[in-house]
Amino acid sequence: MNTERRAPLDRTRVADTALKLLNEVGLDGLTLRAIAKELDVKAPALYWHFKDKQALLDEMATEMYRRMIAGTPLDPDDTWQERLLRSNRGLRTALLGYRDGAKVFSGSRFTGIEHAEQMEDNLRLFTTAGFALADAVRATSTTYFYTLGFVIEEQGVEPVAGERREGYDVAERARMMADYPLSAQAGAEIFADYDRHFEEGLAVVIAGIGARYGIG
Amino acid sequence: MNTERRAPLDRTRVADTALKLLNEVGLDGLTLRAIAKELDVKAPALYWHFKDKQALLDEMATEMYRRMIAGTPLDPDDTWQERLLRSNRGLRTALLGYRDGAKVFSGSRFTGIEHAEQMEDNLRLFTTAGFALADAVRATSTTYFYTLGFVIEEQGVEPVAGERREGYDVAERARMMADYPLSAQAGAEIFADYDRHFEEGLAVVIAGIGARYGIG
DNA sequence: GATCCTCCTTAACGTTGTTAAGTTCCGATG
DNA sequence: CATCGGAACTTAACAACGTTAAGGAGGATC
Repeated sequence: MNTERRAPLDRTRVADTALKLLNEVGLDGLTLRAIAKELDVKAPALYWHFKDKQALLDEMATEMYRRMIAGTPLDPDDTWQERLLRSNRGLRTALLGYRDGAKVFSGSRFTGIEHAEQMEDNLRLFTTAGFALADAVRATSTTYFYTLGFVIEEQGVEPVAGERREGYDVAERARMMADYPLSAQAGAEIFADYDRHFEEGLAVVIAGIGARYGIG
Repeated sequence: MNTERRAPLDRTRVADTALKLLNEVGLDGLTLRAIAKELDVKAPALYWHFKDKQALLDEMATEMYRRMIAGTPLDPDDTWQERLLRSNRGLRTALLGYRDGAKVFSGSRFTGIEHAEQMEDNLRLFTTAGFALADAVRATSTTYFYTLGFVIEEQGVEPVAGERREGYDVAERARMMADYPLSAQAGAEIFADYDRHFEEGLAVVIAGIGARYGIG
């Protein structure tokens, strides 16, 4: 008889396991029963640690953010441009690290205020660089919105790197759009080379911040 | 005995009704049974017109786009800046017109190629203004990503204009973030006055496009 | 040794998307 | 005119889902 007792769960271990599972089954397949099975537990046990599924998703988003921070070392001597580049590249990489990562992230709220530390750091860097606080918020927010929108669209086409969702064949799209030559030709520019296009758009936003707030 | 026969459904009427219902119950409450009841029909009847729920959501997104086009008259003599302003304001307004509008929109794909007409028009305007086609795509896409990200975050806080989701009290947030003065102060700049902030960010992106592609 | 709290299980509920099978009605065809 | 056939539904049912209620095992506490 096996009387070994499993160590009790905690929120972090549940969220970690759920994140791992998310990559295998996607957001639709991420059921409480599946998560519980992975933890060798029955589904209602999760309700001891989370008040409902959304609370678990919130913890997952928070954990995603923690890992992004950990995986994105920031240099205090960054210029504001470098900071925006680094942190938004880091954000995109973090979101792409999970199937439907952007959807999970954008549909949830942080469980604590840990993110305030990074926020404070960024705002300090921007104000020190000469931004008014309100402008610093606009600059970082606008860049964040761009990155979020980009990754949501990106993962809509490629749920996970290299694995393309059906109905996005560029050649067939061009055929259907024969009457719209520019749009047809644009297909290649829209549905390929996301890395380069992300960089391009990010550069545009950063250039706009410099131009708009007169800080170069 | 009432022998009057209801006119048979079609995809458009279903999508219209579903959109109206979306505003009342939100995406979570938008069940096939509820939609069917609104149409005076049983849920499985919808499967005659749509292969599954996602197909209905796709049609809803397409209809949202159609209404955006209809509600956003475009001037052929627009400068590219005016065009970006107009079309992205129109997009935001359209998405805000429905509860969870941005989520529905970003989670779906168009059912036809009607959107190609507007796309073609935009790309033509941009290339005529001196943009290379690839740059035109980058410019419009980057702006689109910004708008989409913005509205997703906006509707995460205010599902419908004036109705604020719980857990977003600015004063309490400031109290929690007492140790992070800039972040605490930034709250007012983050969670209020979305109209103005959208305009500000949009101006930033447009300025960036001008700066980056040397077309002013 | 009784009591309490933590952490989990068993059982169940109502809802959901979806499928299978059958029904009704209309228009075309013999 | 009768009959067929497809279009547009209904009825019934299914498995799966999030969630709740009730209870049980095990260790800590008095």
